[in-house]
Amino acid sequence: MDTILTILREKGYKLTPQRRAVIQALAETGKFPTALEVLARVKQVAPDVSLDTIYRNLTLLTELGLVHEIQLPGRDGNVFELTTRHHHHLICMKCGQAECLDYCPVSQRDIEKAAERGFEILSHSLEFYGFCRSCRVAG
Amino acid sequence: MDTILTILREKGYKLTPQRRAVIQALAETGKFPTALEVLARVKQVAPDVSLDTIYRNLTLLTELGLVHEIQLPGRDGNVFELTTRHHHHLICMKCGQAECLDYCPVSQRDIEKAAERGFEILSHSLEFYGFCRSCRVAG
DNA sequence: TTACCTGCAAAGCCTTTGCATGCGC
DNA sequence: GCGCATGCAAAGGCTTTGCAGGTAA
Repeated sequence: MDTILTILREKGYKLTPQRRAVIQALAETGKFPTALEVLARVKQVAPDVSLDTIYRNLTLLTELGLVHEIQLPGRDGNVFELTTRHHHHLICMKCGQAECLDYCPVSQRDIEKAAERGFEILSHSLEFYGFCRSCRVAG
Repeated sequence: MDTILTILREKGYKLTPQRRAVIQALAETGKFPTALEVLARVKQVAPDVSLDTIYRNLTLLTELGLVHEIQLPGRDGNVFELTTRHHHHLICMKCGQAECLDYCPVSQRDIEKAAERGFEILSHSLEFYGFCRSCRVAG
């Protein structure tokens, strides 16, 4: 969080209360919120923020590479998460929630092999789909 | 293509010219078209089709598991491809085009390991991002 | 003070839906 | 003839943009 604030400051962006609140909301929430869910959380601190501001800040943070935006099936709109270290997700097809997989099964060799035909690979995404423990129990 | 038509027929769906044209468009195009691009291609055969019909058919085919819908960065709207055998993609971050990777680097062991915490894994997606050969040359 | 940021409102854009007509089967 | 499918039009829903006032630095 402090790192993010420093980066923003260095790039000449202002640290408004709304912007801080967006970052804090992303940092504190355990799940992957939509823009609307970020808004709800930010409103607890700053009731007057608008959804536009949420979007503008999420877009800015995404462009700076500080936030990841992903599309999850079964949820309205894309979800956002702070960029931490490289990891992947287990995505529940019933409730739409995502869990983090804290390691990466894709090896450097896999990447080199995939790049054989002249493609320059810079990153990758890997998501597993299925049913989370709760939804399995619930049937 | 014939397989798809058979499946549709067996499920009681009608094989209208528009529906055939959508499937044919997906089968013939080398890339991953958006709904609008499918429309453009279908219009060459049936100029009067509407975008609604394209969406309705793409949605139907997706629900039946015959078509895959994916979100690619840098393109307007999601793109579609016929479901063939399991594979992954190399996605160019500049031109938005995708190439197929005809094998899967994710092993059964990787999947079992990812499922250790009680998640039931049914499928996964893996996409590599970077720059395609053409865009690398173009700078 | 200056450049960035925010709120409000409206527009954009992709996608979905309602309804009457049309057409496979 | 029945029931799904299509076209048209309009609405939905998420996201973006224009603009004037506000604020961090």
